[in-house]
Amino acid sequence: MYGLPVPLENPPGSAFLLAAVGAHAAARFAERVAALDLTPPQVGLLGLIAASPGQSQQQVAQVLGMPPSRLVGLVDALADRGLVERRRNPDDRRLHALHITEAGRAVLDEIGAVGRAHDDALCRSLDADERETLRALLSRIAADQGLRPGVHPGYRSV
Amino acid sequence: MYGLPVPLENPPGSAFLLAAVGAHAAARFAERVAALDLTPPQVGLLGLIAASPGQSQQQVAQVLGMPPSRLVGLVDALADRGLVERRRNPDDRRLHALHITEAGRAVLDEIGAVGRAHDDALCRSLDADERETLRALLSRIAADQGLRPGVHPGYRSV
DNA sequence: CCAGAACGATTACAACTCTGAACGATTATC
DNA sequence: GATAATCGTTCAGAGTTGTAATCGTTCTGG
Repeated sequence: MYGLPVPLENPPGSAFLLAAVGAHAAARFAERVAALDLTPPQVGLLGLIAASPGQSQQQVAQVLGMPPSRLVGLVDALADRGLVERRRNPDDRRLHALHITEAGRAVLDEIGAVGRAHDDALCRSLDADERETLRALLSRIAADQGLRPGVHPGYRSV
Repeated sequence: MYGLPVPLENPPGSAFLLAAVGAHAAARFAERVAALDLTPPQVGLLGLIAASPGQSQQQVAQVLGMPPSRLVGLVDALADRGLVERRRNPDDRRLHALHITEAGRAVLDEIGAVGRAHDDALCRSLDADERETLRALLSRIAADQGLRPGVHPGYRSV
């Protein structure tokens, strides 16, 4: 989706600050995972498959809020690199159950380190208490706004 | 840029929460301004022209961090609706100085109301003190991360 | 048991946006 | 006065995303 270049007022409201800092955080994270030859959607998909393995692509697509046709390319990229595998469900051979591989789990560990470094770099101007305060406030907003915990709303539709 | 669908860990770090809530805020704001037949980039451009009129398109493009060729279409859309006008600089007739019109200022007022409503809706679960705390923390991060105050980093390049 | 509808995954196609180079017009430099 | 540089614009190419058609599989009703 689009970004908002400039604020409407001075000082900028919380919503504008949130969008700006959030976009910055996303961009920096994208830079970091690019060093692992991954895009943020691939990272998110890998994490979701690891968190709840065996789901069908349609289920995953609905959770992420993206059209199933788009998931195909993402899964292809991860499967070609051996990080994920599609297993046909013997009971219903239409479904492709998604599972993470050992290599995928190893990459996920690297991603975890990258994520922690990213988090530290972003919040380096805040002390531990302030970080916790920020997390609490953001979590409250997320819950109030109906964001499913842990799912990034960067994919519209649904 | 991309969004990150799912977090790497539980509980999600501040960076992930920021990206998620920020994307949500941007998406909701886009919905609101769509009712005015505007896109967020158009809104940002209109606000910037109002805040510092008379600038050339190249200057504006550099401030927003987007290629000048992209600005053309944005300015066209606003100029076609009479919200903005290009004035040739008599001293240097290569430059198109951008100015906001009366109609543009009226639309900007509507945008301001939309923005305040958006802000209130987003932060409705926070009281006044908490909103101020959130704004202070986000401002600190933005300053530390080198975000020019008031400019949304949603346009890479530069 | 069989024909047709329903469903999951994939592919194909079209619409859209963005980027980068090329182009006329104008101005600065030597 | 000729050449280079600048500004705005245009154009073509690449990349991305959503919709619709396709293929194999499974469910449903007679």
